[in-house]
Parts: sequence; structure tokens; C-alpha cells
Amino acid sequence: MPINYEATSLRDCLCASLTTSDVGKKITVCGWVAKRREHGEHLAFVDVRDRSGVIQAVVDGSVDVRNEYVVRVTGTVTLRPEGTVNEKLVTGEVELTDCVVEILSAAEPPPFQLDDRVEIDEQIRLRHRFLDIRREQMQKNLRLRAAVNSALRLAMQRQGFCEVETPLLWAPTPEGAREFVVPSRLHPGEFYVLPQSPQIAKQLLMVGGFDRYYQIARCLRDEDLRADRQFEFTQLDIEASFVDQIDIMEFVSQAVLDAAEAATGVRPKDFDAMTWREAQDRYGSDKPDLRFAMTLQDLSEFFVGTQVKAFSAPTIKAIRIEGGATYTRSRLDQLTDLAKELGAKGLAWFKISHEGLESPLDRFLSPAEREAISSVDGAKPGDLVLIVADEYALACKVLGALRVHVGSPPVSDGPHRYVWVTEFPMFEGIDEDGNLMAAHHPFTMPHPDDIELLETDPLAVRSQAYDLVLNGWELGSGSVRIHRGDIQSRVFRALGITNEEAENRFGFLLGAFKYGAPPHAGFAFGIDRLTAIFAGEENIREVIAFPKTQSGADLMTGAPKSIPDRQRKELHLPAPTKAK
RNA sequence: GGACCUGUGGUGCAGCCUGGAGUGCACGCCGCCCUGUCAAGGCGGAGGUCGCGGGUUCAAAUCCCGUCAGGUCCGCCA
Repeated sequence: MPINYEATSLRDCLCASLTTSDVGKKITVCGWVAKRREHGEHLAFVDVRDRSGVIQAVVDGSVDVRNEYVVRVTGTVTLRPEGTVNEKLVTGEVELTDCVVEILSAAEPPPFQLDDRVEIDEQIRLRHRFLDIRREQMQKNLRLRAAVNSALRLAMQRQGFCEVETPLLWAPTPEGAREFVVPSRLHPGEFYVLPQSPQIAKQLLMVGGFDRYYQIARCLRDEDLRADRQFEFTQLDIEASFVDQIDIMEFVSQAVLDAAEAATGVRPKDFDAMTWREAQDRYGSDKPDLRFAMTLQDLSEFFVGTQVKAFSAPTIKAIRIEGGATYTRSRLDQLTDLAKELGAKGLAWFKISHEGLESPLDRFLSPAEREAISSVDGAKPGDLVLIVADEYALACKVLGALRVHVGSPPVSDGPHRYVWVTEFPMFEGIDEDGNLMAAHHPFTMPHPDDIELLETDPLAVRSQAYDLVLNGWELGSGSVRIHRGDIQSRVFRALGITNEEAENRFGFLLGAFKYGAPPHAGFAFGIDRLTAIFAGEENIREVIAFPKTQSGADLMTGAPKSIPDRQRKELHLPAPTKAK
């Protein structure tokens, strides 16, 4: 007989644990009234629900319990009479009879129905989140998340990693994402910030000899919210010493494979991998969704010296949309608008038919160009070819976005396709001061073959940074870190960071590295996103107990809110200029 | 900072394009009836600032402008 951990002072077991083998036992359960069905003065059925499910209690009609009342029911487990078995319920063969019903807590009718019969507006759900999470779907999602967390912890422990907690109150390091700021009471005019990630802390742990660190860490970034982004999110944060990129990828893979198996019951096969350059080239993205093909084709060579003005650009990229020849003019205009929003000058489209190409641009094409377009990606009559001509990066970006827009299946559809994207560039773009910006972060180790380009051609330098991507979502990223002062100085110089600035911003880290820094590397990935995909949810709010809206509000608590003057003065904060 | 979508009894919708009495459907809620239901059933009832403000009009849920809230996206997210 297994130990019944669910028995407490108030109950004997969970509602849905009762089976035919319990028949005859006198049992007490606790839960919420899911439904009451009345049949006259002396008969009513009350479904009692707890986290396990429901059990039907047969009570006298005088028992006054309504939906969502919290009750404690003591009754005898009885086989249901012939013909009244409910096969839709796991407990459908039994019921509780001769019941004593104790009302532990009465309840007003809830503001929305909790039975999943209709989809409730998210605004209403978030305002009453404590009720929303009583619903089966949210119970399932949050328990799935707990299973993922648990599997991740076990996987890291099995691989010899030590869980270390790092501070939430940290020092401002002006770099990267906008930080949440916490005013200091004891130090007037000075501030802590909440960490965007434990990046620097974990590198210090490496110096400190914790050669395998992990943490399920909360990260906070004051940036605009999205379906896959909240102010605060949770990462499995990893760092290890005396390792290379390949070791980290293996550690992470083991953790994710375990989590996937715990969540879905199926252990995925090993992950795909491609370089950042390949991802750009074929998918127009650094987070390629491998669930569908529709890859980007390069037609540049066919349009060298073209007469078509729209195609006189360094790069000509195309995608083929199977069956897209049926697209209406307004749908094509929509796609063109999308392309322009993303920075393209325009979008060229070609419908493939048995007679040839149908397009406003067709009459300007040379026969060779027409032939090139007609055979893009194995095109056949009925297909549609979309072409963007621009600088390489922009052409890839725009077509990559169109590819996802047109072809991406819902999150809950299809297989889980994991892919490592490696060899990210060290630098991308230029900031307002004309300095290069770090693609990952300034402590990322350059690719060994490219170090000599730091001074001569920095934009061509690849880094030892890598991302893990699942179904088009960036799960997380990591890198081999710089542990040598000379290389770090050269990278800072390339970034336009002076010695003085570096000392000011990261002095404590650079100082620590002088006392014996092991080679180290790490990774961090988002548990919210991973769990959302496992749950088949398009939106990470569905796997977060108390999320915020897109404008950063908590509809339940009303946060953010003003604080009393006394509290504000204590924190040495000036009066707000605008009352809210 | 920008684009688009949404806002109608407690909940989910329809009504809006083409202005004419808060009209309809489903769920929930309240009361009564009902001894085997399980999305129980039957009868009756209550419940509305059509997000808010302004404009056009004889007349606005409906058309126009603004605004607020929610959502999706761009920018942003080292």
C-alpha cells in the first residue's frame, strides 16, 4: 500500500483518486463546488473539484452549496447505480453517498465561468487571475512548468552543477537592456538595479572556483513587452569552467532533452545545428523555424547588369510560396506593406502559370531572368515567387519575415525542431556615437580564426556565441567568455570603450580576472518560452501565474502605483511632476 | 515612438458596413417545479452610461475626431 501523501488533517485523499476499489470506505474530501444539479426536494448532485479532478457527491436537496463554494464532504464511496456511470469522468463509476457537507467557505458567483466552455477575454482573466488559474488549462500549464523546472534541476545536478543564488539588487552597468532601478534609502541619490541577467555574477563564480554553476534565475529588463517577452522572465542560467562551446552545448542539450521528455513524454532526437551565416542565407533569420522549408533562394547572379531598375541591388533573394498564385491583389499588397514596414523598398511578385509569369514586372525581364524566376526552388505552375532586392542583410531579413508570416504553423502544430545557431558575428551595427555594438556582450570570445581581424575588419569577426532555437523562437544564448586581459582590451577597443570606461563599468569583473580566471563559457535559456511551446501556447502569459499586460500593468494588483509621500521622501525621490 | 485589431447586461457573441425605441442568441445569476443527473430538464424573473469625451444629424451602439484599456506587430530587447 503506497503512502498517501495527500491525506491531511482535513481530508483523506484527492477527489479524483477514488475508484471502485474504494467502494464501501467512508472518505472525506475537500474542494470547490464545480457544479450542482438539482432533482427536487431530496436529491441533488454536487461535483466537488480539487486539483486532481472531480467526484460526484449525492446530497439532500436542502444542502445549500453553490458554484465555487469551498466544501468538505464526508461520504461513503458507492458504486453508481446501473446505467448512471459517466464514462467521461475518471471517477465516473463511483460517487459519494450519505454525505455530510461542511461549508468551509461560501462564494459569490465568479465574474466568469471556470468551465472552459467559452474563451474569456484576457483582460477579465488577468483582473481575476486567482480564479483564472483554477481553470483546468491553467492548472495544467503551471504544473507543466513545475515539471520542466524539476527536470532541469535534476539534469543539472546529474551533470555536477551546483546551484548558487545571486543578488537581485545589483550595481548599474550601463550596457544592454534598460534596467529596472531601485532607489537606496541609506545612500541618498544612489541606486541599485535589478539584474537583466546574472551574467557578471556567474563569471565571478567561475573566478571563485565554482566550475559548474547553474540557477533558475529571474531576469528583469525594462523593455517593451511582446507575446514572448515579459519584464521579468525566468532562465536556466549556466556557466562552467575548463570547457569549450561544445561542452556547454552538450550540458544544455541534456537539460532540454530531459525537460522535453518530462513535459511531452517523448525524448527528442539530437538537435540540428547551423552557422549564423547559413541561417541568414537560407532562413533570413537568426532564429530559423525548421518546421517548414520555403527557404530563401539567391538569384543575385542572374541579375548582374539587369535592365530592371528595381533589381539593381547587391542581393536578390526569393522565396517560393506553393500554391500562392491564387493570392488576391489585396493579399499581395498586404505582403508588400509588410515588406516596406521592415525597410524594403518594395516587393516583387511573380505568379507562375502554364503560360509564363504573371507580374507587373514581367515585361521588363530578359529571357534568362524570366527563366531564373520560373525555376526558383523548384517552382511549378500555381506557385508564387516573392523577390526582394536590396543590401544582403535587409533582403534576408525581409524575406525571412515574409517566410514566417506566410508559412509559419501555429506553435502547437508539428514537431519540435531544435537547432543550434553558431558563429554569431562579434559586432553588429553602429551606435549613436559611431561605435560598433556587441552582438552578444562585450565579454564574448572571438572565433580563434578571426582574432586578427579585430583591428582590420571587425564586422567580419565571428564570435564563439551560440543560440538555441526551437520552432522559430529564440530559447536562449551563450558564449565562450574572454578570460585573457589582452584579448578583452582589443575587444573593448573595437567597441570604442576606453580603459577608463571599462574600469568604470566592469572594473570589479576585470579586477577579479587578474587573480586567476579559468577559461569559461556559459548559456542561459528562457523557461517561459520553452514551457509555452511544450504547452502549445502562443503566449508566455499562459504559463506565468501572474503576468503583466503589454503596457506593463498588473491588472490584479493595479501595479505600478504611486507610493505615499513619506515613503517617497525616505527614498530621496523628488515629487512626481505628473500625477497619475 | 509607430502601425493594425478589439471594447455591447456577470460571461461569450450577433447587431455597426447601409443611422430610426437597448433588439436578439447562448451561458451564468435569482425564484419555483422536478428522486439518477453529469454542459441535467421545465416554467418564471432580474440584470445595460453599447469603454470614455466631443462632433455631424431631426435622430448615433452604428458615421467622424480625440482619448483610455486590452491584444498582435515594428522600433527596442548587449
